[in-house]
Amino acid sequence: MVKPHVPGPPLFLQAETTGTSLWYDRAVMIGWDTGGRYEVAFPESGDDRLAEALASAGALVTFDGFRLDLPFLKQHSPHLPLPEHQIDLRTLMRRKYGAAKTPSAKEHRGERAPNLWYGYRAGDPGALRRLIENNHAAIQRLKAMWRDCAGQPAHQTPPLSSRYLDLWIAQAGAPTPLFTYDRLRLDPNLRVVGIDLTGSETRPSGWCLLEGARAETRRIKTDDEMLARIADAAPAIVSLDSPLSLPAGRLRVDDRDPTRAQFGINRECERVLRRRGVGVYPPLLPSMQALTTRGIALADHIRRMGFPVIEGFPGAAQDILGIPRKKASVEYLRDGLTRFGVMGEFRQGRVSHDELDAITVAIVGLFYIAGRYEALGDEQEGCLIVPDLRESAEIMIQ
DNA sequence: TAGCACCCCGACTGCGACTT
DNA sequence: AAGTCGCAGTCGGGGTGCTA
Repeated sequence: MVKPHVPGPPLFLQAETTGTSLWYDRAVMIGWDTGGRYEVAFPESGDDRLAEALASAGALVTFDGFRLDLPFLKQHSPHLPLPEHQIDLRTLMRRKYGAAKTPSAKEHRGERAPNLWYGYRAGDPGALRRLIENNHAAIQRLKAMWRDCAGQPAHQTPPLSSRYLDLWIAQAGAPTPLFTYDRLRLDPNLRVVGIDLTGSETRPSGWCLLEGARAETRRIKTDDEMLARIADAAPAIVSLDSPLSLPAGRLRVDDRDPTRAQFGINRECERVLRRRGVGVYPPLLPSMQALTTRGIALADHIRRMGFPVIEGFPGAAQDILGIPRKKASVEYLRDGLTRFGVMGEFRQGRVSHDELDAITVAIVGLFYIAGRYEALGDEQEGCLIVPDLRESAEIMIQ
């Protein structure tokens, strides 16, 4: 076994991020250890201790860092002086023990950092404490692997002291939302309908009528009831969470479509989101076909009634707005929407995740009306609308 | 180049809690 | 007794990016 050449003291590092998309997610906390001294920094609160530590490090040691930590650092903190020698222990572990005995990224990282970060943002300082403790523990594992794989010594790190924990938690500062409703400067009487559609009328869909910032939500099973409520509300736009078009070239939704092999089950908008690191489910998978069929028919009906319809995708919108997806926790999603500035009963009472996604997709309608959106895909297929947080001035510069 | 790990979400299932 | 509801867990196909 060849020992890695290390010209100076190794710096063990792990970044905690809000997700895996380089485009929309960001590193929220970075922990590192050099010479047995563990440190924490929060990139968003501006801090150059990490830069100093990196400048004097002989090598940068991570686990899975080639895939996760380093791209994030390079993308969002390009000024950081990364050491020339970078070692990903996941690769060394796999070489020594094989893939089966190497921890997966999940096993190594443990409790999901995005959940803890969103928990902290929702007002739970204990979640930030756990995030730091997990990061500290992960870095201890890093050092154990380093001793094992590289045959190099690593200084012992003392246990976390609560004094430092409290200090770091104070440094993280009060969390602020990435964007809020009032920045859209919309007519307070503007009405927008958002629907989180299911594949059949036997299962309730999420419904949201936004009037200004006030959301009224419910669950609705039938198309007829939705159409009646849309006619009643006369919204400026209806925003649907459902695929509203087929991949270019496809003739039908089902798998017997002779063009399936040639044109596939994804559209351009899904490919764009995936390239940006936002996971998307293919709209013509068997389990999605009923939804797509229903969405296309419903959108057609609403447009014939005279109301414009857009396709929104709550998951992508939540990623962009820095609001946790429902997968993280319904409570955190509710909190994220509250912090965005949505009012209404959903803040207090019981609310289902489909209603929260309906609120989110209605918010996509707000960004559309405000002209602050990106239309992903191509005109021929029909576009997926996602919020764009950039100011128009910034867009002009780019 | 084959083989993985990982990501997405609705549908479905089984289960317990609750209502009618 | 029957129905409804939420919750947690499982499943499934393709795309992507990385490693052996």
